[in-house]
Amino acid sequence: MGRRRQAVTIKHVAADAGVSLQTVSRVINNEPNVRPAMKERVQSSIDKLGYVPSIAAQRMSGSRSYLILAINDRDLTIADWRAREGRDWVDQMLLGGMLTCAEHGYRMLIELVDTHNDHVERELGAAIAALQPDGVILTPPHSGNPLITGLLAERGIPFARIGSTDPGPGIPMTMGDTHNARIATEHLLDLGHERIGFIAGPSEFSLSDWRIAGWKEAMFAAKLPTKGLCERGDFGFDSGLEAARKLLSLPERPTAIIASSDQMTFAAMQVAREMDLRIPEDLSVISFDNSPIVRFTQPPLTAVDQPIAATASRAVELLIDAKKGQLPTEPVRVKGELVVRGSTGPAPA
Amino acid sequence: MGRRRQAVTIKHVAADAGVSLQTVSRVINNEPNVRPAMKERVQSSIDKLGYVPSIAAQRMSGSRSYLILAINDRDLTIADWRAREGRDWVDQMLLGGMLTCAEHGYRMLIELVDTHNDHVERELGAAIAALQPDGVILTPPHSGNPLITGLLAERGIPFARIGSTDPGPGIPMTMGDTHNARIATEHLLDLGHERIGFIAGPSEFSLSDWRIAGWKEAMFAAKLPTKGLCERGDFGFDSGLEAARKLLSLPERPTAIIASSDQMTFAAMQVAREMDLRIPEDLSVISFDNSPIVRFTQPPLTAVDQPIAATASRAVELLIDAKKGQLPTEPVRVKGELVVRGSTGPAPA
DNA sequence: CTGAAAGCGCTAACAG
DNA sequence: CTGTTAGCGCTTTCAG
Repeated sequence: MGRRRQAVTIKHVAADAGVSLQTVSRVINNEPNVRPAMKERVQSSIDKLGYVPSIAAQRMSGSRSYLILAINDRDLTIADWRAREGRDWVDQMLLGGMLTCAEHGYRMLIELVDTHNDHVERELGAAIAALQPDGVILTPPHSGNPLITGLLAERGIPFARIGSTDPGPGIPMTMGDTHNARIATEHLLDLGHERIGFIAGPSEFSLSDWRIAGWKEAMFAAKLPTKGLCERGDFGFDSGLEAARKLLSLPERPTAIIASSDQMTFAAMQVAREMDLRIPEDLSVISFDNSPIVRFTQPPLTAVDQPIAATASRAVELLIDAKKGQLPTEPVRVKGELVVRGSTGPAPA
Repeated sequence: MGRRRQAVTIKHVAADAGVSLQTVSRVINNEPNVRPAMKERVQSSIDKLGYVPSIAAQRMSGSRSYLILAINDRDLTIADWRAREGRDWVDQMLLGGMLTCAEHGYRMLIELVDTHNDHVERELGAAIAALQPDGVILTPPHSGNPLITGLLAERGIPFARIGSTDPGPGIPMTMGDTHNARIATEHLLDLGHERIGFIAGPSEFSLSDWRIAGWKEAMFAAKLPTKGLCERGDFGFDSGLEAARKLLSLPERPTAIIASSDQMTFAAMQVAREMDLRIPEDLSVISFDNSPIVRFTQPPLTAVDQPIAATASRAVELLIDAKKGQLPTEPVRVKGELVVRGSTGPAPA
């Protein structure tokens, strides 16, 4: 089988159609200045021969690579994969990103990068040099890493920053955290709850505060107090236990709690059990993720669905458009929605 | 920002080190016939300039593309992603495949292909022409599709067939289904069970019968009967209900059931509940997957862990080695193991 | 509107 | 052991 070469190249098509390479190239890239008849003739040769351009060659001659890189945190991602606890962040990114890439003839490649490493720049730089992607999607915590955004900006590679609205290069995107927290709160309000506790994430994450803002907005609009009803955790189970204990020990106990992660929600449920509070009769809880496992708890959790797939899809579209020179500078918001299940109910009388 | 070009190329390195391009190329590819001193000099230029070869250019000049394609069934994969029921097959493939690729300077790219489509060949052919991968990993049901294996063989692209041991081109690989079924059965045997039912998958899947064989082997070795104790399902929940009802209505009711999928195991548990059988006191069950959700049932399921990550990792290694001309023709077996949780217990007295 | 020439970054083949 | 030469398949100039 020897050295593998392209089975059918642009030359074959050109010969078959009796035109120059250039004309074929123009047809492939859907460029103007080709007479319809000519275009059709070339296209039929392409179809007949089953020609598909080599992206390596396209990239070589200074054109696009048709590759979008989705960068995730190495340690977090591998930990999730190994833990097998059903977190499907990567799958959702693939679902949204890959399918949208495919629609445009692009491919999506996942790349794991270690943020906490001194070599971030080297690692990312190497990936970029090797792959020459046409666009990069950054997820937290990379989205806010100036080493990364700086490198990308410097090399002129369009990129999206999911979960970051800071000014600077790259397309800022959010999954509508403020909005999501608001609708979660409003759902509880509609059920008659008046004391609604909030377990937030750590302040290092911008989205933690965005969510608090959404909760406060809704409470404020309903003229309800929020003071003392917000505790912070670190997204993990133990921090959730502590926060929930504080909230549920308040003299005027909340009748509902919104927690900023599945783990913290599970923790709140455990504290409720310890205190003999039934869910949802005595306490309603809402989780701020919607990973697969929330359906398998007792009761299944009402949860904010983070629109990961939709966001990835949108990011890909924006990145592909970016070659035409237009990047939005206003943050792009893809809103999530509330999935109501059994963990929320009417406020106790 | 203009047309993006490689920041630092082999030319820069060659100039910096004062050698020819070829010598740099030899160093990059770790080829022989370079004096250590020379090699070191070149390497230090590479490090100094932060040079990373462009895989597009490498591929262009007839060398490797450093790309491995993992082909999954489009419909099944998208359905899993959308369902968000925690199936993490793709993640496990990435965990095993991507990390192993990374170790060797390769990347893994997921490609979804529709088996049931007339255009399989066109679809796959296009992906291959565009990407020129150095190797392809096929998963069921593609592994046994002669259109696909034929195309790959014809183009001389090394590939692994996971879940297929048929003769023919490509590296046949299994996840040790026979072995896995045997150890699951033996676990029950050790717990004193003598009537062990088996809910198999459809016969269209080779692995269904491999698993039956493992169960029978263990039963036979223990001189226990299997007649009438095996029912078939289609891996889905409803088929599991039917199979479980038959088994649990037997005059001599089995005290344990092994089912070939999570869904069929859930079905068996539901039938048990309907019949007021406690798990594991009255009935032990073992699932034949180990997807994340099996830990969240009541009780958590004892399950066979399919070594997806390990298999993908092995496949990548074999594929990378394949360029050296050596492909195993004997099926490569990567065995799974049993994860014991709460759904299995001593046989009832 | 179409074609010809030049070159992208790298490696294979062949010389020295 | 090292260097030179010729492309790989495609797109970008720049001429017609």
